[in-house]
Amino acid sequence: MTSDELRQLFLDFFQDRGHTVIPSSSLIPHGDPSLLLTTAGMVQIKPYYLGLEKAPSPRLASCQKCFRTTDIDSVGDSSHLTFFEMLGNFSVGDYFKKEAIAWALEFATGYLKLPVERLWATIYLDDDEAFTYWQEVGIPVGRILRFGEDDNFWGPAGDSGPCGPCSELHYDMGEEHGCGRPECRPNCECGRYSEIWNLVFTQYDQKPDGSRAPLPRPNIDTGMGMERTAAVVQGKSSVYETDLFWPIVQEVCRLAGKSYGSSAEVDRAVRIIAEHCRGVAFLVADGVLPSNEGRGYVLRRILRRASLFGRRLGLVEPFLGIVSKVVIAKMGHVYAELASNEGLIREVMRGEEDRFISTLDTGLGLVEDLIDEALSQDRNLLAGHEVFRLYDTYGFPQELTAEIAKDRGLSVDIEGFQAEMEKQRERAREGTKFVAAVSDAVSVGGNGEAAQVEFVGYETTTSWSKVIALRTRGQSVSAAHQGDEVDIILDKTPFYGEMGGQVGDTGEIRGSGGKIGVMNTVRSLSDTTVQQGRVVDGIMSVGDQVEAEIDVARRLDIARNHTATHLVQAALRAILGGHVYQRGSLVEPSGFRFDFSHLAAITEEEKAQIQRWVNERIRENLLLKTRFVPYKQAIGEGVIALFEEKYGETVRIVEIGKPAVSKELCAGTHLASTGEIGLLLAVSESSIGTGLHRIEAVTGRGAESLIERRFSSLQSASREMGAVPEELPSKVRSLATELAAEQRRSLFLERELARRVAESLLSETKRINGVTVVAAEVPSLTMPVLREMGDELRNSLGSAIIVLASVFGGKPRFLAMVTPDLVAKGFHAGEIVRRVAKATGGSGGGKASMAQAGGRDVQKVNEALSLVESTIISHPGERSEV
RNA sequence: GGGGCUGUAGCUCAAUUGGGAGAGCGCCUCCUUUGCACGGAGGAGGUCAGGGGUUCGAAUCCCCUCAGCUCCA
Repeated sequence: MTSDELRQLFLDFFQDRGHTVIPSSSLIPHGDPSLLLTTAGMVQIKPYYLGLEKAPSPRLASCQKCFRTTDIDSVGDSSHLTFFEMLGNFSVGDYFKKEAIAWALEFATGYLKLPVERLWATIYLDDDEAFTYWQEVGIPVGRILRFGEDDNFWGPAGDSGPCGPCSELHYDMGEEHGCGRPECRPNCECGRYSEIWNLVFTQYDQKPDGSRAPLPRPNIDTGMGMERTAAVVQGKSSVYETDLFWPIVQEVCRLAGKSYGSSAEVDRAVRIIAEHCRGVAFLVADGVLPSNEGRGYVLRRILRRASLFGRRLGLVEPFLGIVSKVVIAKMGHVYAELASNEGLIREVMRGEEDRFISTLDTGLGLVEDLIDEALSQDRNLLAGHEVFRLYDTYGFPQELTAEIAKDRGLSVDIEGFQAEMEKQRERAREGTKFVAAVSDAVSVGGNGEAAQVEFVGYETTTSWSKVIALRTRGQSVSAAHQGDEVDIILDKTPFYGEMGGQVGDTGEIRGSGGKIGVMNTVRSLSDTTVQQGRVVDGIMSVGDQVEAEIDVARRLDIARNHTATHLVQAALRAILGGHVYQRGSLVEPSGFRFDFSHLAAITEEEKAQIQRWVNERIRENLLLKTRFVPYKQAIGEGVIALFEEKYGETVRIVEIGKPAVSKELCAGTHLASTGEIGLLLAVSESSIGTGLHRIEAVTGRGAESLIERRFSSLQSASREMGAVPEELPSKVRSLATELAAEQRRSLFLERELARRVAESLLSETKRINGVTVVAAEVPSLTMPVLREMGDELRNSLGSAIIVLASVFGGKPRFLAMVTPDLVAKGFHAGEIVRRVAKATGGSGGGKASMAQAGGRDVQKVNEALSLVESTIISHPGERSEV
């Protein structure tokens, strides 16, 4: 049975038993900022369990893409993976243990044809119910084992919430695969038993104090690991030999010129590469790009790990892109996002591998330095902190450091390294605790009960509504008084809550007793629209009838920018290509920001083309049309779906023009026609990361005011320059050239002056104790010129002590120079100049041959210079001569 | 989110306790003549990432911001 057949068989099996099959959601969890990645099949079912959303059906089944980094270090053995597919059936308050267990066994034996005598079940300590059901369907008592919380109890996430016992189905691969110990049983680490299916019985609600109350309507959440099951069904001892991985493994072997099975070390490397390459392809396909934080960092880490093991196999050139072709060929028909992002996937791999190779190169040099240092100190051990520093700061892998060190007869303090890593983890954990607490505090209206709010803002800008909840300072209140900061929830509202990049509306809510100025509108976690503002007048109470009115002019500015955002996306796709996807946006009244994926830099010409394209569509005054259709139909029409939508949900499509130049899923508020935008001006284009670009633009009033500002500064600049605007560039250019020439000229003149002054100073030298001394105040000169002057005097005099003073910018400055022969006699320019400068309230210093200083009191310059003589007379230089 | 490192000429990088911004490659001009990085002479090119502070004086010390690299979460 192929993996494709297995996947389909599973979904069909549960569809036949009343389940609605839902497609896999993205690896980037939608609407759950606490999750880095989709780690389990139930992630997209969670809102149904929690009652936050209504499930399309109480029985669901899916094959879900999952990604976990918890087992990353185990990858390379026969079964641990970072990316995997999870087959699951779910009951949202519908059937429970009996059916879940019966179907699990029916599917395993009747459809997968697994011999029942190879199957084992594990249950939670006191779950006699599960015990009975397993027994009923034919698992002998001796093969039903009881385990504790660690193995057979799930959740809750955090210290409270839904949780319950679980029960696992294990497959016995046969004695020859195991450790051979007589006590070998499921959950033994040896690999003989493969856990293929986990059935979670969510039946309790855990309170923060640790007590558990039964849930009124328990849920079923099961997960069957696709890869492991395929291995069992196909009679393979590792997932890498199944049809899911074998072609990838083969390709890696071909590129490396190795054969699978030739050595344990080669096999492990090949497996790691195959696994990670597959994972990377899926992550990129779902829009993850390499970065140094968050999920982008997860991606980078496994990509580099794959690259590192490639190096071990002797692959020096980037190769992951080539391997990814096989991944896409194998999985692209099931996961269309792989095929449609093939180019991006390969570009990302290539770029990241190149970068990794260069960090390895710099790291290599650092390792060599480290080893040289250790050897010179007669050490034969590299300290943990040294190795850690290489890894932490320069990203150079510890394994490689150890390898290179070994070649030169050194070992590495692994324990010390691990200790440093642990310290680093500790620091990071310390840092995150605090944040979780804060984000809890700002969540609004998340008290469990999700208020139903009707949004009327598409059709109207005012509405008669009823106040259904009020909160001040995070507390629910029945009334709010003048001056209170308040969150207010209405039964229906024209206010658009911040979503999809579009900022929230502002406006007023007026009742008979009082008035609230709305400063912002947000959506709570449960998707309730919450107006945030302040009671500006009187009292507002729950139950009040009110008139809610948004700031219409502001809303229109926002709409202009939002509609323009859609046009920009269409323009980008038309001009740069279909691979361009929105990665984020911010739509405000004053303008908008649009982030998108594109690998090359945007040229000025392309930017101009985009702007022209959009403005043409604006002048065509295309009509906008919105309609609500089922998600599936929208996707069928080729609508751009930016965010993951729930299957079965009705979605809103915004179309521009007929035939449509743009078709997007979007909940935002838009214009009636593009002409209302007036004009779009792209303000900036920049790169904000690997393969990510940002366009910022203004429209309508924003564009108008930008033009006004630009015009007026152009005008005033022209007036200033005595030129018409068209001549301004050439005028500025010639002025700049002229200025540069003038600067050169004045520098030349300054030098010339300095040269003449220097000449005249040559006749003003004094002999003091046999030393030629120049001490003089010279005209105002910049420090570099003053130095040049000193140089000249020094060259002409051959042997001398020179002290120059110059008042520059209202302050005295001093320069002292001592020729090398006199330095040898112990004279020190720094000491001399410091003593001199001190007389004017300043200080200074420098080298023995040249020093400079600054002072404060201009009146005392002559007095200060007169100190030169006494300084030289009393100088220890005299003594050293004796 | 928490750390570490880096930011100097087009590129790769120097610059001793804070005291004169440099090298190599590349570029331009001239000379030489042209066999594997030809040679020689001269020249242009810098807001020392940005902003504040300390100081007589900051590429250098302190603080903040930005960008890049890197580790942890």
